[in-house]
Amino acid sequence: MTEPRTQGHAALTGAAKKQARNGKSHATIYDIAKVAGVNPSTVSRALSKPERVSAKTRKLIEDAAAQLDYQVNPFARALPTGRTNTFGLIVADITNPTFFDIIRGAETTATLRDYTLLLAESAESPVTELTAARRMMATADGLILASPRMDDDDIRALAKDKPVVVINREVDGVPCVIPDVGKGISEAVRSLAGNGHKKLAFVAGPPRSWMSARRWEGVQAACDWSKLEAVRLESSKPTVDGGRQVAREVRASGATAVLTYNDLLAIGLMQELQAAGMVVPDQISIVGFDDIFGADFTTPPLTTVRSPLGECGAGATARLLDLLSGRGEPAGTLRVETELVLRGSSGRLLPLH
Amino acid sequence: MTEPRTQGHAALTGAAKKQARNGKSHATIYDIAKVAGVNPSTVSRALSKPERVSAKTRKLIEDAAAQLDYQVNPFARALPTGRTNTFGLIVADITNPTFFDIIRGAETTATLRDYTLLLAESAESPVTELTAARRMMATADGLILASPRMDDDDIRALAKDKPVVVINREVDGVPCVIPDVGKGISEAVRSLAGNGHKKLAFVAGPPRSWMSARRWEGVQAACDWSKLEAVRLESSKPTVDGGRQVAREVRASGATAVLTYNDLLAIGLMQELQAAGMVVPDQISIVGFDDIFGADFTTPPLTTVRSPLGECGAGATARLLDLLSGRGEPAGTLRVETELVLRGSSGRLLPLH
DNA sequence: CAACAATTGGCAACCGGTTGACAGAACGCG
DNA sequence: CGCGTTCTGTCAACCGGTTGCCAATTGTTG
Repeated sequence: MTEPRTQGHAALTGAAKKQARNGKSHATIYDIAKVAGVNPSTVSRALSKPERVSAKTRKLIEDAAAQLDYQVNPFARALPTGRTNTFGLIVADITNPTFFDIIRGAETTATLRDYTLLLAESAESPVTELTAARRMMATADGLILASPRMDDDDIRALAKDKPVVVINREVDGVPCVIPDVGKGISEAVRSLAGNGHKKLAFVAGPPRSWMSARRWEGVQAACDWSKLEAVRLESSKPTVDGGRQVAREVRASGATAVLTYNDLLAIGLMQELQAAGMVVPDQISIVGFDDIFGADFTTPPLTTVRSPLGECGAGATARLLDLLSGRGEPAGTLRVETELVLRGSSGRLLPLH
Repeated sequence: MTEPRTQGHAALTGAAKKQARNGKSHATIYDIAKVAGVNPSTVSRALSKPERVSAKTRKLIEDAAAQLDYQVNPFARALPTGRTNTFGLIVADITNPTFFDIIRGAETTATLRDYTLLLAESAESPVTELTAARRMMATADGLILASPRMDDDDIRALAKDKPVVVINREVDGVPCVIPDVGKGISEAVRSLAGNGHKKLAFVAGPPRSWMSARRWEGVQAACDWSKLEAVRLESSKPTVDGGRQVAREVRASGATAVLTYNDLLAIGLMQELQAAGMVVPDQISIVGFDDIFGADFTTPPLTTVRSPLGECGAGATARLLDLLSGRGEPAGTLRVETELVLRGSSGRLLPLH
């Protein structure tokens, strides 16, 4: 006969497919039913709602299932029920280390609760994002959007379909998880004020970023309180390069302390200032934001306001999973605390000699 | 009579569910068929194999589909075909930045080719890994294992079921993608030799790591060629902390140049040596491995052998997707080149004064 | 214009579980 | 012992596409 070694080919003929299936495909509830001598639907019940079946038959079925190395076919289950034990996570930019921790937190929580994680990125494009979201909606039980770029209305539309949780942004009527920047920023500003700084520059992130606006608000409020002068500088992009580029303006501003929208900006800024011969923190203090991986690789290691991104990811996932199992409120914002991580890049100004 | 409202939240009653479905669930091919005035199977054909249907009816159907905002139900499609346009990626440790690039590469390629990425981690445990792999096998069309910890035999068993591609390890009979360390290492060693170094220490990774063994082999070969003495040092774990801990042994070894199993070790080592007052690279040259994110945040920035991890992820994904579509060979190893990235942490030895 | 080939479209049987409705068995109680 | 009640288990109809097979339609050609 022809050897059914067709493996590599996408399209198998009907017979070959059957063959392959019989060879590989795992047992079905029908096989179990046959072995256990009961009706397939009884098998289904025994496996999905054990209390609905007598202990005796349950045992019988479980044994048969174990013997046949049975595994449910997720599609067959999903078709009538619509549930997949799967959820999607869409991040704005997979290149940005900020999201690593979020992904990590989400994955961990997901596995813990026996869910599988679908990952996609939007490449900062609202359109791509919406497309990815739509696609995932078809497969997943719910969705987590990390720093979404699409409109509030689009998000709400998605949320009407299936549970959605948003990270790093607040959308009315949709459950959100956001770092509460207040505490961390005020700690940072207080620390700087305590070290004698009088003027602080805030290097902002993307103009349309919800988060950047919140951080600037936090800085203003904290500086008000601590009687510091605050100025706002724009960055071209929230990356190491962007940080380098803003160095000139920072020096021109006359500020002796800088707080940046994120750590990448802080790192680039520090590199550039040091290259120009400035000593950090003796001549200028630099404070980043997020405490990303690598923030402590610099010399001096970067002082930064830690956003518990991992917790955000984990929290959002927990939130979503609760929603999926009927627990938890449909909306409302979960705030996680930020805190100052004091390292070497901030401190007292040294008089020039 | 008795109202079966016992479940309440999570489970909807039949009627309510139907209701919800009618409200939200998207159109089916039957709806399209009705609108277009054709048979559902014609709709199915028009959408999945357009050439099988006349241009006229295709247009008719496409319009109807567009009008109804139709989206295929992936489960319904997957049930008979077994195809899901989805593949799994399992990484050994989601905490390790090495994998970020792999994930990134995989995600990008996947999206490009209209596949969805399932992500899981094994937490370095062979058992967890196998469990995750099994679970994903049920849903995904194929699997990518990045630095797998399980046995070769387990991997081959999985590969018999569905296409599997392995990254960072070579498994007989399974397609693999691995960085070819030869070029990068010999460049590094040649550079060090050129700078007058005579003795090189290699800080190894986990004892059972396939990759670590390959790298040590590469170092030995390159040192042989360049007439350098090579010594091998153990690390407790391949992390920044591990790097710190191995600093004592490095100094004791008398080597003036160090090449580490990965960048994290190099960074930790450098931090510790600098803390002890040594100047890098004047007194000792340090070369890392992988060129992870943040490797250039250090002062001096880290010289390192770049493993094109992103390419590995992308390459493995491309490989897998080819396999899935019938192209590509069932086995064989794809090697991607490594190269030296010369930064500030390596260079000429400065005579002590 | 008829005959024949090449397309196109329709029917129906699956894929593998889930679940409401119902029949039969087991059991309690007077 | 009979009757009603509660459990268990079975039946059958879905969920929404896919696809082999055949019939009808269309187009081509002698």
